[in-house]
Amino acid sequence: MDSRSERKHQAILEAATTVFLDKGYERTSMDDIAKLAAVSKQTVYKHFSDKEKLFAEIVLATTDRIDGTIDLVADVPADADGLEENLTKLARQFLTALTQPQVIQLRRLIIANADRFPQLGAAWYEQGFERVLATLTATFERLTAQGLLKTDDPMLAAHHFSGLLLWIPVNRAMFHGSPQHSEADLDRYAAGGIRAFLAAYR
Amino acid sequence: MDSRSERKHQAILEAATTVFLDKGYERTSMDDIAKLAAVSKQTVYKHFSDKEKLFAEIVLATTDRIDGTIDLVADVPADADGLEENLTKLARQFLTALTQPQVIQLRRLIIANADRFPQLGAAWYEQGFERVLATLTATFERLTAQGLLKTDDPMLAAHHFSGLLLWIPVNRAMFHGSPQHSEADLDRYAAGGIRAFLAAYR
DNA sequence: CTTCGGAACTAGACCGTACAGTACTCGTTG
DNA sequence: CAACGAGTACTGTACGGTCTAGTTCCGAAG
Repeated sequence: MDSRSERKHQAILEAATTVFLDKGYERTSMDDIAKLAAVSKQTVYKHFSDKEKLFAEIVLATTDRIDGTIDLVADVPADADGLEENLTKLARQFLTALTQPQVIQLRRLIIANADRFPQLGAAWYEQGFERVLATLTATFERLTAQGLLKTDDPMLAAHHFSGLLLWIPVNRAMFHGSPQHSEADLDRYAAGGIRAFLAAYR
Repeated sequence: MDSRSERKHQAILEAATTVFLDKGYERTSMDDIAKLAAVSKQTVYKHFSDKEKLFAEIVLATTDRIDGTIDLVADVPADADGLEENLTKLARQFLTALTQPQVIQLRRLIIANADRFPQLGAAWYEQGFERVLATLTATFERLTAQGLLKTDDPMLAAHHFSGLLLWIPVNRAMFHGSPQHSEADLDRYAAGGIRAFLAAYR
């Protein structure tokens, strides 16, 4: 189905995503969205009953986009010699993915509205965050079974992996308006994080 | 000085802090603040030229409250036998301090407005976040000099310490409206984090 | 202690603007 | 032609900030 109605619907979703990410929930007006979608306000209301519904829709839609990160985290080769290298590469890609301005803005948007829309924050945490952690946990279980890692508690190891890598750069990004990290920074975070991780879990 | 004017000023600051933390910047009206402070709107504007100034003031005022956490992190006894115990205790207190609902709400408030008030986010990051990290770095340098730890890069170790402990619980709290952590959860996070930390840095 | 004057405060009306959501008319597209 | 959509005017409300008219506090002078 690619009817006119479908196309409008899509245009509205995209426009809404852009504007909400850019200006946040409160400062985004339905007129802004209609204008950017090149659609009349009436049409917006034909497709989405009100502003809250539209917001919920676009936030939940973004949980799909996490699949790339999931794949990333699932595909670590079991290669004894290259383990550190492979994990560092994973770490590097993980960092790149999670410090994308769009991703940071999305995090900000959801966190900012976590008290107003608690079910949204919770849903995003479960379907985004925890899915990645679960996949990472499975990966560590596998690597442990293959004797490459020693993780008594693979879920805890997955938490630690993420924390070692992400705490500093993600927080920096969250508290600053514009991006803060050079490629070299990310390289250093990845290498340092993996060194500590392997010291603890190999 | 405890003049009437001073008292009103203080009442306004307190009321503003409460309401901003509760409802966020946009959804807080100056009438709300005036009402809670039991003060007329005119008086609010006599003390603070506009809403933005008032907001900036209350956010910057909170950076002072971090001193407790700084002290916490500075005072780790140099005791070879009890090192793990001492660090776990520190970790536990660190976790408790940073998962306080008020602290989480403040984080949310600042992050939510980091794009609208970039200088506020940056200031809070530097004067809050980085000051704690610097103190922790100094502590690890000291413990390394005393042969209790082995941190080539004490600043990186401080980053890792925080990340191991805080990534999961703080994120959980940020994405959910109300508190999520039992005492037992915090105990587990502290013990697990310190075990990994010592494996990497002892 | 009383009185007086000015500064600070109160209560609420008021202005301008922004915005969610609706209504209506006219054009366009399938 | 029939449904959909554009454009736009409109309604009701909320809010930042100002204004006015009267009230309370407080220190100093008599």
